[in-house]
Amino acid sequence: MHNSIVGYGSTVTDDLVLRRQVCFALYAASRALTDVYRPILDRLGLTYPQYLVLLVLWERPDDAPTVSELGAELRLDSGTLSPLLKRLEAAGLVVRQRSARDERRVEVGLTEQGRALRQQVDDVPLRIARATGLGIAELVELRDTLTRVTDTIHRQKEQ
Amino acid sequence: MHNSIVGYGSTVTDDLVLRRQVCFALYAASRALTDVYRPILDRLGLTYPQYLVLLVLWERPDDAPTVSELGAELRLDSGTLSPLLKRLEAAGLVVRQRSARDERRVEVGLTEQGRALRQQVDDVPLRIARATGLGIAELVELRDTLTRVTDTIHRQKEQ
DNA sequence: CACAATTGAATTGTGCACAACCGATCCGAC
DNA sequence: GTCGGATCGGTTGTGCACAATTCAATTGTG
Repeated sequence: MHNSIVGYGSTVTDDLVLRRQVCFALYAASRALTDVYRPILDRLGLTYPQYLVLLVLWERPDDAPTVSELGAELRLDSGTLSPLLKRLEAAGLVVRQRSARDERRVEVGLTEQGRALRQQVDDVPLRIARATGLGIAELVELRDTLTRVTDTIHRQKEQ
Repeated sequence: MHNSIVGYGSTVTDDLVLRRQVCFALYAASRALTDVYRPILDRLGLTYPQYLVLLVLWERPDDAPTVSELGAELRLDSGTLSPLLKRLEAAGLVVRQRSARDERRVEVGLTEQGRALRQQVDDVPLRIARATGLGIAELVELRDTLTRVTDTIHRQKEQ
């Protein structure tokens, strides 16, 4: 039973083999892709999570989402985002300011420099996609499957 | 062009949308799955990467691989593994000892307690697989696609 | 044998990632 | 208006993850 993952007709020994676990494949692939990003983003002075935050901000240039709205999009909490946003602010790419209506909220907006950076990452998605060695159809299917998994897990957690 | 990922027939604006990037899907799914593991492994006093190290050791109970061999399997370097292995040793699950033939090498072996822990994780893969909401065929396909991506990336890096 | 180059692990420093906790602000019921 | 609970962001502490460096042990070469 070479393809067993969860014990259907295989021994327990088989199931615990590292290479057969989806979870390890996911964990390793995620770090491998980050490795592809690293040299590209290094030249921009960005880390991968910082790049993701900028992606959200570039999506809605006039919005200035709050920290928790960013967290909802990226599924990251304030313990991760607060210091990350401070570094982006120190780099001159974003501004953080308390909301006038609700002093608890902190709105995160792009600076001119942050807006301008967008031009320099236009070709990044294509370069990353090439590095995976997958075709368009496979990439789309992979993305949709992964998104489904993530959504399933988070839906279960809310209940 | 709703499914565009890398610019085939879509505008640049589309390509940079967060939800359309495979990389974010991968990153989010990996963290979501780690969230599923957390409560399960917490009761065993393990973190997810520690669990992965044990998986490798359980695969070859009489082998006592070196730190670098562990790193090759898991694609982690000594900067990550050294402190992690120290914690596993402090927990009484593994032993580290310098190789007799080559004093530079450190061999990592299981203790009785580490061996015994294996019985308590037998059902973990099944529980994780269920949490994904995917069927067996989908899981196998997902795993194989991800493994292919990881291997492609690492092959490119060696050249 | 000598010694330069390589290898293996550990250490240091930076940046996530998350749990747990804190303080300030807001909101609703009274 | 006020008080209790909820919300929001920040801080602290722990544990990866990786680059860069260090140092000891080993290997290759003359």
